[in-house]
Amino acid sequence: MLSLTEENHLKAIFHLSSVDNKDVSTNAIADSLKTKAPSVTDMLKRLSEKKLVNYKKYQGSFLTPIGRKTALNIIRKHRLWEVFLVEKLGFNWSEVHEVAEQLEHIKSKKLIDELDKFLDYPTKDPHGDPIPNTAGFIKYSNRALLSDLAIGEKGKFIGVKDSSSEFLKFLDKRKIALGTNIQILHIEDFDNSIHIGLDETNLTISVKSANNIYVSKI
Amino acid sequence: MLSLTEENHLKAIFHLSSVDNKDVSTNAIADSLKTKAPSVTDMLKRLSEKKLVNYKKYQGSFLTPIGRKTALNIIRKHRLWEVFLVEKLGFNWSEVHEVAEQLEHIKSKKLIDELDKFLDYPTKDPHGDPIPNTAGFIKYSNRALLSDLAIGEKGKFIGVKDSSSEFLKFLDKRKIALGTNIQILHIEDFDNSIHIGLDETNLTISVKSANNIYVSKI
DNA sequence: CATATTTTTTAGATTAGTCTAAAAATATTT
DNA sequence: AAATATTTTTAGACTAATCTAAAAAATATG
Repeated sequence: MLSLTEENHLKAIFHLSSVDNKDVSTNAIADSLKTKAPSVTDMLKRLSEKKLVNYKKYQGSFLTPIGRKTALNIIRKHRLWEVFLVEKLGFNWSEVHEVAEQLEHIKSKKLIDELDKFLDYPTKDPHGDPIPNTAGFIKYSNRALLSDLAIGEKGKFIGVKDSSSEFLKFLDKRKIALGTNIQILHIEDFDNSIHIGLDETNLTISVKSANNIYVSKI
Repeated sequence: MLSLTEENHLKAIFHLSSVDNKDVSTNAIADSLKTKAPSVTDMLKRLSEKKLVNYKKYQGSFLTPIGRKTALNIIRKHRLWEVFLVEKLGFNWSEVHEVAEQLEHIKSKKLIDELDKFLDYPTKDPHGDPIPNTAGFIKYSNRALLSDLAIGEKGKFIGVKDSSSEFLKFLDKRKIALGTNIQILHIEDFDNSIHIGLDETNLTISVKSANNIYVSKI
């Protein structure tokens, strides 16, 4: 039985290593969990002891297969709860993260199986992220960053990279929701800001924003 | 912000004092939380410091008005989650307690308000216990123990006193569910066991069982 | 490549929660 | 009401999780 802190460390390592598939540094984990490096070192030793993490002093760490499966199970719970909050309780997609961070640690296999069924086996969370299955298998769909499309290309908005509530509210304000079609109309020479065409309107967004928007090319 | 342990102590004091409305002894709390008396003493000092409990050395303790309201809020969450588990996820009433014990500690006012709405503002949990409102007001309905009915009297089964899963499964097996009408047919001289008439069948139960069944007289 | 900088670990302290054993207070019994 | 039993608290130790400060290792730089 893992503690809340142990679970959070596994999740952090998973997310950090999924970016570039390399060993995760102690400081990166500390930053991501808003804790300090010595606390992380202690935890890495514990998790290594439990065979959930491969840890070599000064060399960074990565998840063992069991650690990875455990992390994916927590992520599965997190994302299913997010679907519940949006679909059933009427939360906005920018409000669900904090609550799901708590709910993901509830321990009951039956609860999560039944929740999955109740939600009709969703495959994506409200931010477009894939929901791992019980076996810890996760299927990433083909996707590109909006910033990688060429002028004239079209994509369907299918997810966000940075799901901070600030960015989600930014999208809400501009009526950019999952499923919206986006076309690159023009890229400004001066600051690389991007003119995009939506289903009904046109507008301009920054490179940074375009870098956080996943689309499937059409 | 209260810790899980603090919340559990408040709940225990509430439940123990609601039996006879007297000060709760340190050992009673320890037993109910399956911990030891010294741990409870420590916690009583902490909760007293926080003005949630009135504690006098060697004299037992009781909740302050704020402590009571806090306890009732936790109980509200517990019972709403139980309704969710039974009504929406298809749990049996004998399976919900352990999971609700975890869910009751999730901190989000919006979550519980929306859950309440989603469940259509239930007033009773799956065991017939009343659900406190947001203000911490709890309404007990008129009820009698089945064991207090006289021969010939009838009651509608509206709740259980002991909601241990063993007792709930015992009732399931005998098809005694909330709403079932029960009539006292006969009381055995020998061991006081009670013949009862249900909607469709008759059967015999012990005094101990009858002592755990709440009815509203018809 | 020796030195400086950064990263990571160790050492040691702190808090919350827990326990056992012993002391103190209260309650019971003869 | 004195002796006995029970209950409760205190004392002191332990674990998990956290931190700061200092030491050690790895990396970058001139």
